[in-house]
Amino acid sequence: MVKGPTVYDVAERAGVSIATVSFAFSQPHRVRESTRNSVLDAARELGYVPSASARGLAKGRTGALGLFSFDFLNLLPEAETDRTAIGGAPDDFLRFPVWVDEVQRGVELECFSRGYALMIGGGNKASGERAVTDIAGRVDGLIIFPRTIPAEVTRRISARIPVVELSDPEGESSLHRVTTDNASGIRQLMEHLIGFHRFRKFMFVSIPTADTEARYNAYSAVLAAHGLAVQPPLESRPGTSAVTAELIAELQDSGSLPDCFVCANDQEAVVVLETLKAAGIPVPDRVAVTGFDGIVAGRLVKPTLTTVRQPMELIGRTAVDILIDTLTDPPASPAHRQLPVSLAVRESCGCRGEGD
Amino acid sequence: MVKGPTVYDVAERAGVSIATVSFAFSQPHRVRESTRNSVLDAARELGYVPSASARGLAKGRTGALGLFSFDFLNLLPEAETDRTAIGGAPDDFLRFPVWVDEVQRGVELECFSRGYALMIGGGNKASGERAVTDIAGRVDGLIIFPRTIPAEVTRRISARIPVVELSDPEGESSLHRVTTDNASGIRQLMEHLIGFHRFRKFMFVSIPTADTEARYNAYSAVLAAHGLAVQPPLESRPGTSAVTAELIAELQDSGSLPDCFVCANDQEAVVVLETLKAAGIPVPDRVAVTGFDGIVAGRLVKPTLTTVRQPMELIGRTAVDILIDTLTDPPASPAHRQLPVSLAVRESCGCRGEGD
DNA sequence: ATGAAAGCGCTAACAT
DNA sequence: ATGTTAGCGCTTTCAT
Repeated sequence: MVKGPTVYDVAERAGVSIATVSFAFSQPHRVRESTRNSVLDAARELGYVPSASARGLAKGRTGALGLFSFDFLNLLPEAETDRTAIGGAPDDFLRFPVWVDEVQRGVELECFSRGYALMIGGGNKASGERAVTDIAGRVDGLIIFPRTIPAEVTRRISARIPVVELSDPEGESSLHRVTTDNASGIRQLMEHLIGFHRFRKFMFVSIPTADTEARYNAYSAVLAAHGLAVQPPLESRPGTSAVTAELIAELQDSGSLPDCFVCANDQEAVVVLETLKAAGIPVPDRVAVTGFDGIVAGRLVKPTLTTVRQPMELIGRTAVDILIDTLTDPPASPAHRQLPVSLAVRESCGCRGEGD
Repeated sequence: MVKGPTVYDVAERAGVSIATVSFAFSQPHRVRESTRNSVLDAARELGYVPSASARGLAKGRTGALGLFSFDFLNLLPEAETDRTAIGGAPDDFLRFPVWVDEVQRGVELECFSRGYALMIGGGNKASGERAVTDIAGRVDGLIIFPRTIPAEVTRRISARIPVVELSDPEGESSLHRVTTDNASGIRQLMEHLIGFHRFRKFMFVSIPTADTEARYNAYSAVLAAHGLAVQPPLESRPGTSAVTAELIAELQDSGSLPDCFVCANDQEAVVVLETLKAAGIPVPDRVAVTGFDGIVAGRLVKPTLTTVRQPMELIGRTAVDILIDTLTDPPASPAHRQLPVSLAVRESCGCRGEGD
């Protein structure tokens, strides 16, 4: 591609200085109308496209925000391998949007409507650090998913531009954060399961990570308050439905299936659902299953998944809002906004689950 | 946020020149290991994050590709208004990813794995031109959806950077293009409907745009080849299910319902499906319905939607591939890659539609 | 209202 | 192997 025209070319053609060209675009009212028109005409005739690099260098701001999205599903070789594991439908549930995608959509929409461009970066364990640094150098503010980047890297970046972490309340962090009220969601869910369905024996399903800690703690607290026993969580591995299958088979053999599996998130729940189906254990008749998040796949499985819905689009929009606020006038301390969640009663708990 | 450290700071701290700092990062082998380490250390200690603007300005390339995505659903006020129109489920089908989202995912994945950052821009009719020009100034190559941007703007941009248009085969264009074999898809579909189901009376459903022209033409050709009558298409309006409902009511009243509605795309088909359900006309028993595209929502409706699946992720990946190829060595003439489609026989045509 | 000129932070010759 | 230096294209005082 031929080198594009610059301010100099436009200025020459319009018979003005480069400063005037710049003004004609950025502060139209400061140049006489006739001058402005000749500049605009020249620009049009030449096919002038301003260089964002030059502009960014000169202004010290790029006008773009960044979202760094670890590609959980597609770039990690492990996940790739196990893609066909769920329900034998290689092409199916794993292709539906998950939490990350729905949050991303919120980020996009808010960026566009606020006049910012969005730079998306992705990486895996290997490319992670350089990839996130790269994108950090391109934007005025950055949004990151929790626990995807070493804290040290995050700290370095946040010394230069504002960073919002999408995280659970637990994490002590000096970054801006948007969180959701996990504890309240679990409480609503458990009250429904205990109070309405009269379930007594529960089992929590989760990989043991910080992500699910708040949920597990709230779950334990509710059980304790009701004088119910808290079993140790069933430690599945993400994406590896084989492990889950084995664990569930053991439970069945020992006659110790619970009344209800409370899964730490919807993806776990879908795996559990499919595993139970494969084992010939009817859901919700023999055992109920619940999730957490509210991803699309939860409406596709049969029975449909009772879950706690997070306002994913809003999470994304809120993160952008924090960034723009911060850019406008830097707050003294890191912003933290907590968003509400809501119970979605569907079929997998034993309800009819019509309306959503 | 405090101004971040620059090459000068790093150079000073490491006791070298800025050129050495630059080399230490870009051509590590060209500097002595001890020197390189002291530079890297200094950078780490200072929390150095290279400025992409400066780098882009100096190199003439940004290392990012762009995707300009008109936000069909969420930024156009018309659509917003009618969001609740489908099946009375305000929150439902329209929130699922559509064609655009799935293509975007392919673009993202390919960019990341090829080491490019992705700049996403969005706009509506009003902000469109300036928004797309803005993003064009930020990237080394741009991908656009068909008919979202005035040809003149596209031309101007493509004089500066390579542009790939995701489009139908019909469009005569000087841009790079990736298309799908619409005609073949329709042919496979029609052969199934005519040959297997023995349908005779068809009605094509589509808004009359260039998008659907190739599909309609192929549809007509197949009917003609079978000696079947071609009715004028039922001209629904996108998102306005009320119009569709009215048209279908008329058909029913006059006793002229077809054997099968062949919809130009899945979104239309979902509307038709819901409309027929509301009118108490059983699908597929009284009348069959088919779509085109293969979006997620097609698997959610009841009956599930028989359709022609486009390789959406691959479309996105291919566009990126073209751009990177072009950047590497500019081709003499615009690239054009046509991708195959495949028939997805599900329930709405009268099949059992188990496997996908 | 417009022009002149000094950077913004980095890369890439070209010198040494 | 490392340093010097001239831009890259634009914004922004400061003059005029």
